[in-house]
Amino acid sequence: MTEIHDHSACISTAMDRVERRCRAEGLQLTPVRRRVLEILLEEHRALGAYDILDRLRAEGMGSQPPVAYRALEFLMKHGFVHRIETLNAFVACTGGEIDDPHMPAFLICRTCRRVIETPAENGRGRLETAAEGAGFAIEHAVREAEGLCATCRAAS
Amino acid sequence: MTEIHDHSACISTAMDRVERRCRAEGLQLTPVRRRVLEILLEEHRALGAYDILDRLRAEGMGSQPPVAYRALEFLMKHGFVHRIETLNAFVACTGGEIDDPHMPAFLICRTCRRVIETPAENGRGRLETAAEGAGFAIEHAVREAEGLCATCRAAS
DNA sequence: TCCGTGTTGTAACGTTATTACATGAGTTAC
DNA sequence: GTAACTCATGTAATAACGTTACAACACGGA
Repeated sequence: MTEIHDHSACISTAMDRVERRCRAEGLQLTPVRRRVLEILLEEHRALGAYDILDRLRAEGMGSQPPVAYRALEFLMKHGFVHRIETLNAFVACTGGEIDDPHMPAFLICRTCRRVIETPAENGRGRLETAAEGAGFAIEHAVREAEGLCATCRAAS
Repeated sequence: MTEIHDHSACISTAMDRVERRCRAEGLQLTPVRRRVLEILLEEHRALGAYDILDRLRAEGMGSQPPVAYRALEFLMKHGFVHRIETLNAFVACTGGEIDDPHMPAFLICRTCRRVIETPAENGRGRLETAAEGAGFAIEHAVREAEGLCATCRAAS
């Protein structure tokens, strides 16, 4: 995997940010939770819960689905990880706003399976516009697009 | 279920439109496919593939998952039915644009489970804006919001 | 020390979706 | 007419994704 950026630095920066926030809020970043986050940061793409579970198993950290799902639930609850609905998979948050709840949009490449998290915008999108018209109160929004990323487009 | 609109008329209008389009394009609206579409129109909400399969089974129209999934695949391919990713479920298309490929947004009520399909807009949404900036070519977009519909909000 | 809360371990199960292969119905080509 | 082809269906088995339920353990107060 040729990386444009310094991947290990990218990981440690993200981990630092998460650790700081956990200390600040008294959240327990236990070994399993920390390891799941690291795995997702290392891969830098969407992984299924069972992919993660396989890695945990290989490292002797729990072998049953709830172990992975519980860690993911914790990480998602606090915005460190996002769920990609169209893939039934999970990615580490790469938005700058790990310290803020946000409703990001994702661009998912169908060939390299990388996921680009786009920065949150506060303006009204289509969903908000439609919701207003219908008197609908949005609690959670999913915005995901599948297609070809710039790199894969160039390669084809 | 108290309906505000004339439900049977709504169903037959939708069926007519689908039939016309199938004739026009030489698509085979077979008994199973037709029945699956009718079931979704009758319910007027998102149904899981196995819910649909149960109904088919009860009517003697096939009992194995592929029967339902194949019919849904056909109906989705031609825009008669949409998949709701956040529910792993399916709804009949209620947009006026059954004759046009469209990328609708959905408002999903978490209490009554109704799904509001919003009319397609052709403007740039967040996803398009983000994609442009990243050189990403969108092939399919998913926009779904969960929350409370106007009726359920009023009731609480 | 006892209780309450939160985390983990484990087995079993439930739900959603796909693969693989066989059969049948209709169409076209020769 | 029949062989070859395409498209739709029937069926069994399996894969992939996710949850429930309960036991055990650790830690911080009252």
